[in-house]
Amino acid sequence: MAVTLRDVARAAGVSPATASRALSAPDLVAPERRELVRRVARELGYRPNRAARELITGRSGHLCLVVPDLENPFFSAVAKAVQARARAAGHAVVVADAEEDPLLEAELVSHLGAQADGVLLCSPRMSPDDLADVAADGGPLLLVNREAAGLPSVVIDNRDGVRQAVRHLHALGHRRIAYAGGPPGSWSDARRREGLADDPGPRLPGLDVVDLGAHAPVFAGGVAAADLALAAGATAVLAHNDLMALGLLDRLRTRGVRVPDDVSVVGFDDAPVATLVTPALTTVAAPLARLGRTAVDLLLDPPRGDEPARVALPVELVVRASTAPPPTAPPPAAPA
Amino acid sequence: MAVTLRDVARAAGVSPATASRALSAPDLVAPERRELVRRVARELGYRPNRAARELITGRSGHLCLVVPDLENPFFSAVAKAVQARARAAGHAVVVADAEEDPLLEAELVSHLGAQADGVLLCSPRMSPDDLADVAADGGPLLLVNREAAGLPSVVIDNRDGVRQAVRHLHALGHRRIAYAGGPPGSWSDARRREGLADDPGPRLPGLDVVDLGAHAPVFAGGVAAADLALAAGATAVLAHNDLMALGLLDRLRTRGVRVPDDVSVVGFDDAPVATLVTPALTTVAAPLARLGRTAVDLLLDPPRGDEPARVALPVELVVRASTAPPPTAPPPAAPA
DNA sequence: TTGTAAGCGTTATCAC
DNA sequence: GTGATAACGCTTACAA
Repeated sequence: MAVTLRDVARAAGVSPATASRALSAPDLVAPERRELVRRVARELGYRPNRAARELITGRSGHLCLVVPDLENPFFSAVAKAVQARARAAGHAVVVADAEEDPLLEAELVSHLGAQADGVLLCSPRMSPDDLADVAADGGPLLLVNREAAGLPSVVIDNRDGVRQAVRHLHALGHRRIAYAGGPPGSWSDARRREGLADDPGPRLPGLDVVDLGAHAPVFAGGVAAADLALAAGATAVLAHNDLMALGLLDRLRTRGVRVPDDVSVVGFDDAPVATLVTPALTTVAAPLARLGRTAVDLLLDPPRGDEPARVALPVELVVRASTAPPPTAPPPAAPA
Repeated sequence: MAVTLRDVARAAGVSPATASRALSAPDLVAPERRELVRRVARELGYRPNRAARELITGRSGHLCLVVPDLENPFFSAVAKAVQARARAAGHAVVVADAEEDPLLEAELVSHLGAQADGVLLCSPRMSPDDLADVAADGGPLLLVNREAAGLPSVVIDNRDGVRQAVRHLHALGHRRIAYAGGPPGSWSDARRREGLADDPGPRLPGLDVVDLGAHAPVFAGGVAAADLALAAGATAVLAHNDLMALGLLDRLRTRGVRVPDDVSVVGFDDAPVATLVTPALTTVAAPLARLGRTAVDLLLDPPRGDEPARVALPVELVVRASTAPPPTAPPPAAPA
């Protein structure tokens, strides 16, 4: 049997109450006794029983993180940061993978979240109503890279990211730019489309933005978008995320189109894969680690106030090898 | 306040004991009462308090997974599978990232593991002694892709994987093959080196294996190894993992060496990145999802017997575009 | 088959 | 500053 607080108290010759205080509220106990208890606890290898503590305090020491896909580098980066920050704050992290299924997300939040000190929810696609529902019946909940009325959130500045990318491409001389969108219903994709519409005016003369529609936010989605981009005669393509950008890169190469000589490609997120390919991806770098850390901080001590906190983190375009000025001639027709 | 079992019992007009049984041991209660209790529980939105249950049963419903780096696609794949299988078995998963630090790993295991129903430990580098220590003071523990005396484990057949890769390269005609090793002290790297030594005999005539030494198991490690491989005059390089193989690919290209025309490259793991690059990586596919699932199964119900279970999962070489017959001429000297 | 009652290990309350 | 004691919500002997 594990060593309990009573054992420690007995061995130290104090009451369980004092032993408890010596460990959890050191100020309330006389210095010498406090040290005695702590030493005895250490010698006996005492480990507080979390369940017992939770039962009385109502706090579990657990945070719950729900993501659509743990294997997506965007979310593993967030998960890593969340985990690190939570540990620093004395919390363990229960991670749940919702398998890109909004229904499962909702279930996970209500099940797992019920007995956690808070929930971090990465839910790009759950409907606002469902979001409100799951938020209603539980404890603290914070949205990551998603906003919704009445709920606290930490997001990246999706809109500005697209703006930066477009400005960059325009400055290089591109005039016909395609956007390869993410999955339908994606909140961040909607924000990015807003950024697309932001700057068509006199500041970026002659700009022509082509919408390639919605795609799965993975490699295959980018592959599909590549053909559409070529058909549309774009000299540059902005992808919803880096995974899609890699798909674009691959398909363009297959079709004999050189990147960046013939067509430029820009990703989004700066996931770790962005520098693993050739040409290295020009991409909108999202501060994923900071996103995770901020989310934990805000969840654990929410700022007082009527309105739930809404934080937007700045993003920054990182120019690498996948963008260059467009060819003077239109991109070569595909060989087949 | 949350609705408790007493509330349900009261509302259903039964004793708390009956209510408890109706939900946790349905067979012990009369059908009509059982259904009544369950209906009432549902209507009231009853959620059992995990802490209270854990306090008395000693089971938390939590598994703990410790990995060196959540961002490494090898481990995110394992984590995803573990999480899915654990959920199917009614368990939540506490994930801990040890930041590639064996000391932190040990601490995480003893802290987090103390109050979990079991621990899954991915610890390529912890010393056998430390492993024995952390295993000693806790509950069930199972090693993932690592073996140690007296501890249950699930591994992939590292040795055979290397054998398959070498045989493939030899069959293509390569005679001088370099191995870019993983970090010093890595258990799986040691197994792979054994595979390297396995087949130098008459079955693979003329084979010459060059050891490029130990490297960080990441992109940068592969970059470093590439130069060594060229200096050694190898026509093929086998990397400790896919991340390193990507580094090799990148550096070889930079130095004007074509893959696979001049030099062939083989990865290990078949992490999701392997197909994201050009040329697509020939690699030893490790069944990562199966690794995770098997680990959970074995942890939750260990086979009875004196010896702890040791399972080795088969691997399979996946030939893609990064390997080809060697050039008849030696690889071109690097341009600078 | 059902109810009563005793805990599980900890913290909170309240005297002292 | 310290010690009894109750209480957290649940499961499980044991009794009926």
